[in-house]
This record gives sequence, structure tokens and C-alpha cells, in this order.
Amino acid sequence: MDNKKIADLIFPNLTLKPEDILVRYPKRQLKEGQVVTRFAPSPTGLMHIGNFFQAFISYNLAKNTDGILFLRIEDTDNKRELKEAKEVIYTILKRFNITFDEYQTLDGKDIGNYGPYVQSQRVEIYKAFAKRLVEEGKAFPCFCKKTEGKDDVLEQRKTKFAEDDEKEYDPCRDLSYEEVKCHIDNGESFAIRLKTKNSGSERIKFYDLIKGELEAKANAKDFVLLKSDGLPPYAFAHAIDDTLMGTTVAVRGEEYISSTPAHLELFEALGFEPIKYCHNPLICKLGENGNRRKISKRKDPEANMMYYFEQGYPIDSVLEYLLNMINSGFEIWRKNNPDKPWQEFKFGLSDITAVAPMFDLVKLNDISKNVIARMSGEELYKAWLDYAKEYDKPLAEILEKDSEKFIKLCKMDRENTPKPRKDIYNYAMMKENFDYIFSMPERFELDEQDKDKANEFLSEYLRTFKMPTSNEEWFENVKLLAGKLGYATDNKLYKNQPEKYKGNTAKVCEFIRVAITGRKSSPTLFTIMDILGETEVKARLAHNQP
RNA sequence: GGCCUUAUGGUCAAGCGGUUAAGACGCAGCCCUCUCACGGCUGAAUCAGGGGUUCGAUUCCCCUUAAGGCUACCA
Repeated sequence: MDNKKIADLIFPNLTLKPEDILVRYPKRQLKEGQVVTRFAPSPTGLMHIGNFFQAFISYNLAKNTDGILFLRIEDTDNKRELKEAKEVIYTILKRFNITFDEYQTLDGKDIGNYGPYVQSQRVEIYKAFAKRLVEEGKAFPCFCKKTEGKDDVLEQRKTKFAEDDEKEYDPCRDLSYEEVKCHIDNGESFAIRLKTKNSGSERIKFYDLIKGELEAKANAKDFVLLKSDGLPPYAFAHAIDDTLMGTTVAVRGEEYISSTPAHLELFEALGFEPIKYCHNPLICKLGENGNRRKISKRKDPEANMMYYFEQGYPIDSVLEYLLNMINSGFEIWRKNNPDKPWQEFKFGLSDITAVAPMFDLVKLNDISKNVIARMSGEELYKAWLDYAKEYDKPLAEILEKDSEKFIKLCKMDRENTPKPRKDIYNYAMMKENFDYIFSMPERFELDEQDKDKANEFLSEYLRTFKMPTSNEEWFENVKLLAGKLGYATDNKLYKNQPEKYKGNTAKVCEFIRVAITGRKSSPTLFTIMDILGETEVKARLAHNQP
């Protein structure tokens, strides 16, 4: 037959057969309910939050079913591949503790029995299946000029077909052996296309683990299986790899729903059992025009997973936020289980929201505040130090040199209290919020009209200053002195007759606070004094004298 | 244009035919208070529009509208 001859003509030296491949990939022995899934990123040089979202869903899915998660690098698009891109993916996944049962190491060693786990190392496999499809008349070589966009395609086809033809079949689909040979002898390059069996009127039903029953027009396109460079586009590689590697559930973005009918036809043509799909929503942002748009790596820094490291967000903050986005059941669970690690939360795929959620930095910050509030002082210190070591070396040196002071700062309002501070959502904020702990403040927020009163009070306060040992003792002493100097120590009295006093205790505390921290607001003053130590406190009080 | 998906407060969302339509973030006010933060309380704010089905629709069906996705030898 022509088909067999054509196949041998276009794949002259290919002896590998699908049967030989199939035996190398035995069916996985799985227990009931065990899921095999994968994360399959393209190495583009950065990890997009949308990709990471999928990795995270897959990870949880495998974890919750005691299943298997593998990593497959989809590097079949030569134009886009970057050398370090793979490394970026590995680094970020590792830092977020997304671990894989099977993958290829950076130096090219496959861990697991279903490799290679990098698509560019699997071209022989794709070719073997493509050849078989050609032999069976289910695919054909196409010598058309390469097109790179919708318009090109339409133009090319318009010249070949009648206007009213629904089916977008390809001009090369019925070439004879002689015609193919002629093209080949001319040295023309070719792609392999599927010869679709559909006419454009068929419907197809399929099931999505998140969205449920879905129905669509069946595929009626002779889409490309092997590009002229010999590498497969997504669809073909997906069908072959996920079958050989024993994937049971493919987690992928919503944008693939439309091409699912094509993938299903491909599975059938290859004689494969279809796998289950789980199309997760895309993450959006509020656009300038008020509409939602896909979160973009160019416009939105938070689309790049590196952003969260750079800002010093705890990884659990990001993960919990993602979990929260996937499924609001998490929020309720978290409320009922405030101290448990998020890993104990189990979600089902059907709980995943069907709508593209809007990325909300404010919400992330709120979650992060709670995550940090759950840390002990030591944990916070260590995390802050690690952050500084990576992004702020001078800071790291200071933190280490004066570790006792900064551990104290980290413990502030955090341990032994049912209501811990929740004012920090990333490590970068520590330095900003507590700049006055590092050195004498440079600016003082005191109001002009308070200056004389402040100086009067502060000089007396400094003269009689005794380093307090408890908050109560400290406050009693302040009140005592305030009363002596004509300030109200009872707020009710002050409110009734403010004209009788120079001010109230709050005012007096403001003087001290501004002298010590430069600001009108800070944590409780005793705590700050305790962190700074007697010498520094006295120095600051003195510094503030006229 | 065609096909697909989606539609509850500003945002994230519970809800599966009968509810005073949960909750969280944010916002406003009050309380606590040495100021922040925390915590407590209160408040404003939602079922896209129109038709059906039904004794009754936020919930089921249809249409419209809007948004998003796909429509490549990108994934």
C-alpha cells in the first residue's frame, strides 16, 4: 500500500516500533484511588504563578491519594528554550517543598522507570508512533509552507478550498506515493499531520474533574503531530507521554479545554485509553480597563514566583493563599484549625473553583500576617536572617552580630500571648517597621506646639530614669511623674476638664515614644526599652534634649 | 466571526427549589488602650438582565448581555 511505502520513505532509518516502546513502559501497579499525575512545564526562564498553581494542585492531588507525582520537562519548542530555564524550575519547586517521585536530575540522570523525563530526549518515541500512524493512514506528511498565525493559515487554505467547506483539512492529506516522493526528492521539509476522521459536525462529550460533564464539537482539523524540525507540538507529546508514563489525571490550565476534543481523537487514533483531565482556572488580575485579564509575567511582578522570595514572604503564606484561591473550604478549615499545618487540609478536585480567581495581594498579606503570627520568635528570627543573607548582606551581618537584641525583637508580642502581633507579612517589612531598633532615629514626628512641653518632661524623666523591669512598673513610674508635672493620669478626668491639665498620660507617652523611636506609634514602650537596653535608652532620651 | 467556559457585595466566596442569602479580606464606626498591632462589637455592600418551568426560584431550562479561553509547525 501507498501508506506503508510513504511511511518508509519519510522515516527511512527508523526501526523502532511502538510495540518495542510499549514493553518498556509497563502499566503501573496502582492501589484503588491512587493517582498518578505530573507537572509538565516548558522551560521559559521563569516560573509563572499559573504554572506553579498547577504544580501545587498536582502535588496535593498525588499527596492526598498516596499517589505518584512526576516532573516532565516539555522542551520541544526550540525557539523558546533557555539554558538556565530548567534550573529556575527546579530551584523554585524545591524551595516550595514541592517534591517529585520521578524526574530527571539537572545533570541528566533519570530517577524513576518511565523516563526520560525530558521531552527532547524522547524524539525517537514520537517518531515511531507518528510513523505507525502514517502506515495506518491516520496521518500524512504535509509539505505546505509553514504558517505562524491564524491569518496565514486562513489565507493558505482559502486558496485551496471552497469557501463553504467547513472542514479544515489539509491540501496534502491525500498525496500519492509518487507525489510525496517528488516533494522529498526536491528536498522539501515536511510536517506530519493527523488525518482527522471527523467531518466537522460530530459532537463529543468528555468529563472534567473540576467542571464535570463537558460537550463540544469534535475535532475536525488535520493538526500537526510532528513539526518539520521533527519535534512534536504539545498535543502529540501529551498523548504519548502521559500514556507511556502512566498518568491517570492530567492537571492543566483551562486554556486547554478547547483542544481536548483534538487530544481525545489522538488518543483514539493511537489506540490509547483516554486519561482523566482536570482543567484548573487561570489566575487573573484586574486590568486597567476594569476587566479581568490573565495575570501576566510582563505587567505583574507577582506573576513570577521569584517575587515572593525577593519580598520575603514565607513559603507557607504563598501556599496557603493558593490553597485559599483553589478552594474557599480551606479558609473555614483554617479558622477551625488555626494551629495545624496546611498539609493536613485535604481538598477534592470537585471543590476547586470553576472561575478564574482574581489575584489579591491584600488577601495574601492578610494570610501571611497570620502565618508569621504562628511562628515563634526564634523561627521568625531565623527566617528573617536567611532572607537577609540572600537579599541584604549588610543586614544579615547586623542581625547576627546583635542576635540577642533581634531575637528579642522577634519574640515581641508573639510568645506566651493568645493574641500575637499581626503587623508583619513579609521579612522585608521587619527592617522598615523597626528601623529605630537598628539606630537612633533621624526624624522625629513630634508636633511643633508640643516641643517645649516634651523637653520639659523628658529632661525630668531622664534625670529620674530607672531602667524598668516590668511593664507595670514602667507605667506606674511614668504616671507618677506625669501627675507631678501637671498631667492627668485619669483619662476620664482629663476628658471632662482638659483645660485643667497640660495633657494626659497618652501625651506623655508620646513624648517618650518619639524620643526613643522617632515615631508616634510603636509597640509598647517598655518592650522597646527592654530591647534597646538601658544605655541606648538613656542616650536617646539625652539626644532629644535641647 | 466560530467554538468552549463562566456569571452571588469592591475582592475571595458558601449556597444544590422554601435561608432574616453564611464566612473571610478590605472599608466605616465604636470598645479595649501609653500610641501601633492584636482582640471584641456594630455597620454599609451581592444573586447581570429578560423570559419560562414550579405553589415557590439565587438555585432548573432558554435567550440576551458581559468577561475569559481556544481558533498556530506556542504551551
